[in-house]
Amino acid sequence: MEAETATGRANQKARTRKAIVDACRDLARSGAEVTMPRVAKAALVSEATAYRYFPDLTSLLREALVAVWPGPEQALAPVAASSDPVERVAFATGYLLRHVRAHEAAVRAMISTTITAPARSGARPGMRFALIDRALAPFADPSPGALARLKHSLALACGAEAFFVLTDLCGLSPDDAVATAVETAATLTRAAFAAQT
Amino acid sequence: MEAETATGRANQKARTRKAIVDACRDLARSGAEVTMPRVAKAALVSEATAYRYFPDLTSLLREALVAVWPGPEQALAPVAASSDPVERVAFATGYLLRHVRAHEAAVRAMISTTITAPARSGARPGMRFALIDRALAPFADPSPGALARLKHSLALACGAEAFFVLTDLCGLSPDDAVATAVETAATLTRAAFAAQT
DNA sequence: TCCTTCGTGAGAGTGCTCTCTCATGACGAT
DNA sequence: ATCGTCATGAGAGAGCACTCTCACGAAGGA
Repeated sequence: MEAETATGRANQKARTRKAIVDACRDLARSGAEVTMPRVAKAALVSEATAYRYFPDLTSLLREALVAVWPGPEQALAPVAASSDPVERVAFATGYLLRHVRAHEAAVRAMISTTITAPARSGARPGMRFALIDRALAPFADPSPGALARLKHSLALACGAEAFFVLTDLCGLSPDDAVATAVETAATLTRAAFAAQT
Repeated sequence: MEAETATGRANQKARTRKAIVDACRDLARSGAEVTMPRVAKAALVSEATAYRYFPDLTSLLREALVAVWPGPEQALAPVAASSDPVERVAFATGYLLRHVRAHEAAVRAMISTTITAPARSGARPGMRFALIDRALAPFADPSPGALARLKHSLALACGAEAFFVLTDLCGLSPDDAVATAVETAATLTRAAFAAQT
């Protein structure tokens, strides 16, 4: 308490914010259902205060998930040396989907609240885009616009929705779902780069 | 009322059920937000009665959407003569996504309630599977298991989630979203059938 | 030291999903 | 015509995502 007495008020706010995010992160990691009342209770904070710091549950979940998120460069470190777009994309997809799986309940809650309020979708982390961009960064456009189209296609396979479609609707096990999404992303990438060599 | 006086009680139930489904269908088509209280009010029925006929909103939406659904054979009639799997799948995908778009609010509501309760996902219509199966029915497995894998992959591109990912997250217009999903489905199909000719 | 500011808590309120109970009233069977 | 069954309505109630108001109390500036 002796170091930064600069603005006790600001420190207090920072502490409160951190407590909320931490509680949310812990809940998300525990697999329990993540709701605003639960987070607030775990953070020893009133629900009203939680809403003062985050306009909605999505924003809070976003911050909590991003806090655990290593970032695209670190995530793709194992394939940093690879110059094979298929390998890089496949790895990125597997990485993201395992992350989704590890925070399944939280991601489900986020989709549930944003799907009915598309305007709020901007509050979603958009990790897939950073990951896809990074995975494809070293490569030039095989043909004009092909890379942009590929990225859009990959957004369908490399995302939380893909995981839930494969598990909930197709009835796949989590492992099989990840494998299927990875294979799909690889196929799309292969096709995009094979089209015009 | 003279034809089937068989069981007035049964008729009454059928009428009530129809009123609920019709109200739900009209709401869904109008683009308005579909909620149980709204449907009940529009059907001149109490909310409790609506829940007596349908255990949850998803089941009701499912029945209302299926009622408008022409069925896979009729939907694919325009490409019935085609023996090109790519063309057939592309058409099916476009067809489904336009259907989703026409009932966007209803489909969003359905996803929102099922995403947090995966166990209830069985209540979803699963139109994509019927459509994909029908589109690929004429074709033999290019290689062992390839067709099954392709169907799983297509579930990612040929579904409501794909449409919402492309519009909400990628920021595409509805038209562009449909086009992108169609192209993605086509690419996946092409790849599956080209792998082993 | 006083006093203003501002972070916070508590609670009500809206609308939603869904469950349960109780009363009513119309219908079919006798 | 009467009686019992059963479809229905009305309402409470739990839990959720929010929104808003009001009052408390501590931190900071004068």
